[in-house]
Amino acid sequence: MARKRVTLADVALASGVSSTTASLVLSGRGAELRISEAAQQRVREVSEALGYRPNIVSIGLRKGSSLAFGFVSDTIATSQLAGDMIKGALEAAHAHGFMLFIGETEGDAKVERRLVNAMLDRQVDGIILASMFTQTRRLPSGLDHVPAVVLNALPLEPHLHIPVVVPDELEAGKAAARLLLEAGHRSIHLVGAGPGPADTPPATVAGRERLAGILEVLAEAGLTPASGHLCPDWLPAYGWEATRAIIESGGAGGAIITFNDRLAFGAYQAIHEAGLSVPADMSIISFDDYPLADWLRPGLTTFAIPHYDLGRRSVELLLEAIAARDDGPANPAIVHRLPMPLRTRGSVGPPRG
Amino acid sequence: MARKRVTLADVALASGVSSTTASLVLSGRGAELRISEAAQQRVREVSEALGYRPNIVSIGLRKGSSLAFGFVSDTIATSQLAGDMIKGALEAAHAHGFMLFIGETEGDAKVERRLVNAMLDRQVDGIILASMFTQTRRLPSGLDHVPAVVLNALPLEPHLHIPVVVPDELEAGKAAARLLLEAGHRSIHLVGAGPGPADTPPATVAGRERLAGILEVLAEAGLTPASGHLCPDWLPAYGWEATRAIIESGGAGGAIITFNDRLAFGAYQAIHEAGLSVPADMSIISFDDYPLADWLRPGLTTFAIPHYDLGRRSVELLLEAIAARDDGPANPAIVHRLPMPLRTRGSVGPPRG
DNA sequence: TGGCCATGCTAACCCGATTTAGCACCCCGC
DNA sequence: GCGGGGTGCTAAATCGGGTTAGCATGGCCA
Repeated sequence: MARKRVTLADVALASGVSSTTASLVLSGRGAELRISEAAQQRVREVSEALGYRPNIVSIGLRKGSSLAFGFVSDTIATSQLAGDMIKGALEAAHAHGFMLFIGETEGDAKVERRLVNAMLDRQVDGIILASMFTQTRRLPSGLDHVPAVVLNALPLEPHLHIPVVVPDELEAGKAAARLLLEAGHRSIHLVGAGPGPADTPPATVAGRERLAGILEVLAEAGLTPASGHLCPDWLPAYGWEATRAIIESGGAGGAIITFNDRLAFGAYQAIHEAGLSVPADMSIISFDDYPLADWLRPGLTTFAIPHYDLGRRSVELLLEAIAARDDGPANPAIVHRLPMPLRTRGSVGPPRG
Repeated sequence: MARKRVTLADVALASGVSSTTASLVLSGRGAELRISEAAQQRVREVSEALGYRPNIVSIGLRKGSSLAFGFVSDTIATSQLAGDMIKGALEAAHAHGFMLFIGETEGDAKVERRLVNAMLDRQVDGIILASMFTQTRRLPSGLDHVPAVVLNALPLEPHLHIPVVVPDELEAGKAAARLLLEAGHRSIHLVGAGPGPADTPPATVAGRERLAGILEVLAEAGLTPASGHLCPDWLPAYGWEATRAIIESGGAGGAIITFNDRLAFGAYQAIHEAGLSVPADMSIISFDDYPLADWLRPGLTTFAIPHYDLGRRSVELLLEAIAARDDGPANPAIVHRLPMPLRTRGSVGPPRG
């Protein structure tokens, strides 16, 4: 174990040049600094033969950069979706030679501070503050010295140089309502929020914005929701409960907008248990695009959270900030809203009768 | 942006001592090296006041370590489960002051090599090679210089110093069969593999071992499976199909072992569509403990893959290897099998009639 | 008065790269 | 034969810490 790595000095020695020369050649500045073609050739061959790889830690010390970003999330284990966000960030980072440090805070601001510090101690070139749960948040200190991006959350006090990347929930809410209206529905029930604009779970921007979009489009059509069901949590059991209530009060034949796919799953269960079927008796449209949505029978029509794109975009913003650091001004604190693509499956049909 | 960080030299200057002294004091070797209590006090106060934090990149250069591990996975976005594995690794690492670099290979050996190299270039103190898909694998080169662990996969050519961490699938298979036998079942159908010991999907150790465990216990009871259904993939649609076949050939009243929870989901759908119910008409037991298992009605009884523990254990093995590096011998290439805990929900009952 | 020891600290080198400043050599022209 | 300029390379500083070897000072004892 631990046979020593080949260093630049080894390459230089074996090529009969100074390490300065070796460095210049290998960084492509050989011609510029007038190193003879013969010497360049030799250095490159020796480097290749010895399997030389530069020590990035050393470069990091010299340049104050580490070719790494920090990705700090409140949770990474809730769902596949978090994984997709990381995947997007990872691929964008790797494509530019950057690595990603991952950290999980579980929503604890103290843990977050510790992680951000640990990453700054490792000279990361940027930090992504991601959220899966919480949708509005405070920012930790220490982010003045390094590019940062807030991902899938809105900062309570917007920071001058920290851009934000979020899904366009408002637009998706509008699209959901439009889609049901176009299918001919007039009786539209909401499960997870509503019926009023203030009936939204606390601390989730997603709920508030989806609801606002839905209500706006319904209002344009001269409608209000047939009913609204605020749930303690967006889990199948509550979707089941709310849907039973809808059916018992004669809502069958209409449509349901569930505020996420787990609620929709509960809705399917209630509809099937009542001897009804989707979409013949009830149409359902939802948000998130959990893997589940594709497994249900019929498949669930839903607006996907663009997790992969969110992750990618956040890294790209860091890269832009780095590129701009030297000359241009820093990132403006723009809120980037990424579209939520519709996954059309089989859960929406015309109203019954 | 980028006001300079406080360095050790800054602290030394402000305390009126040399940086050597400051270093000794802050690393706790002050008393040992006979620095006066007054000087120590001063250094500590100044350090605190200036908010000094040591630059880990610098320490890494000197010591050849980076207080970071690499976590290279074939995929991190398949499911929540991958996230749990990372979470376990993350928590164990953070508890010991280590960070985690994450990488995703998508099963491509070339990408894996690149990632492993990129991590070695950053002087990681250990590497975890994790799998979600593939269950047997080759090892990349370059792992002779640094502690490594294989996670959730079996190496094709066991390496002398690389331990392996996997779930104990064989034991879980046995326990599943035992549980159904104890509930009184004699007619046991397999969905996902079987009926013979060779009827297993290629390249999955999980399938082979679960099956072996099941067959062993059934054989001890003088039984063979009532039927076996090898599926192209372990997805709901195939579970649905196989279960329909079981019901059509008069299997209702018996029990099903599905080889994972997604197959079980399909089985539930088929059973409900046939107007039957779980567990009155059919008992189901499964493996994985997807979140789904808890959402089904009734809840699915299943053996959980101990993802969190797997992640934790792999980091602990790296820490042990580091601790042993100086004196003791390297890690032996032991295969660590972690138990798969049973999640008892409502899907298993006595046979009908 | 000189030697010895304890006390309290620091100079200087090291890790592995990048980068600045500059040196030695040769050729050419006057 | 001496200055000027181009060519080809290198010494040395630097990043921010850790570490080794050793240097002043003062007190005590013979």
